[in-house]
Amino acid sequence: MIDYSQMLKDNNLKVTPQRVAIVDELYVKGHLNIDDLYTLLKSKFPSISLATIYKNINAMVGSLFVSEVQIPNKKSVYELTKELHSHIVCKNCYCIEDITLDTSSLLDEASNKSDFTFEELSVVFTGLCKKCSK
Amino acid sequence: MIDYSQMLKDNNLKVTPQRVAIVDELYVKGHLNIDDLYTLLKSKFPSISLATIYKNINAMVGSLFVSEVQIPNKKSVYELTKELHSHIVCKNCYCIEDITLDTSSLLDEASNKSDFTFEELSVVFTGLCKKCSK
DNA sequence: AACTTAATTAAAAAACCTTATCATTTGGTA
DNA sequence: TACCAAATGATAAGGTTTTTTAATTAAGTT
Repeated sequence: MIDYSQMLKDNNLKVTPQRVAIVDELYVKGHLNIDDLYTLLKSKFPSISLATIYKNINAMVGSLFVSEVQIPNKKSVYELTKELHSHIVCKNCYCIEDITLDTSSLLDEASNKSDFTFEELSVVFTGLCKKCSK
Repeated sequence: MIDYSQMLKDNNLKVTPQRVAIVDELYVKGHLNIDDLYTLLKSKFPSISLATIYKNINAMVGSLFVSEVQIPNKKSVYELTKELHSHIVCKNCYCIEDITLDTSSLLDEASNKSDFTFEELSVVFTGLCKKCSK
């Protein structure tokens, strides 16, 4: 069980119920965009403002314990920062799964075929999740 | 030399100078966003409207002979549709290079580690091009 | 060359997303 | 408990990006 309060304190963010709820949703649901978070938090805090979501997500991304994940054709989703990994997106239900892959040979091949100096690699698979492929 | 007129006709798009110019620029420059195209075409057609760019790019993407390439943190760029390939984006000058990689082992690994049925794979490298890394 | 339909242009409007403002409330600390 | 700084909420404002509209022009066909 993660101590959300401590995570916030460590990053000089005051512990508010709204922030705890954001982190909690990210932990439970994995990948959420701004609107997802707004909808989810509204059930707990009917008067929450969209600006609160934006401000807090920006603060959390700034503090590096939340990461933005860019998905083709979709709004960015956010996740609690963890080790480097790739993502798989379901074409049908838009759920997102993490996957850790060995990309070293891909990097090698790219290095050999190109003059670029590489810094980052984004790998996003698109397909159908187990549920949606039935 | 590609016959742009035929390419347009094949897709039931009337051959207009503006459309030929769009395809020509995409062929010559490789990757262009809406604003790039607007700026380039303005020198040939000073009175061209931005709406013309939008409508034509949408029509061409719809006809599948132009593809949208999504770049993290940037506006989409467009390219003439060609065989599957990956992209390398320069962090500094934002130029984009195509690179064809063998992604079969990555796909195999992903298939083994996940329940998803895979359809597409987007691989985007970020780094510095030869010029910018000097 | 005339006809018909589609494309272009210019302008406005719509859609969208994100940030700013500010009064109010709350969290952390003394 | 009282204080201060920060966070929240409601709303406005901002800025893009994209689409719509309608009149004009042009492409392709007969």
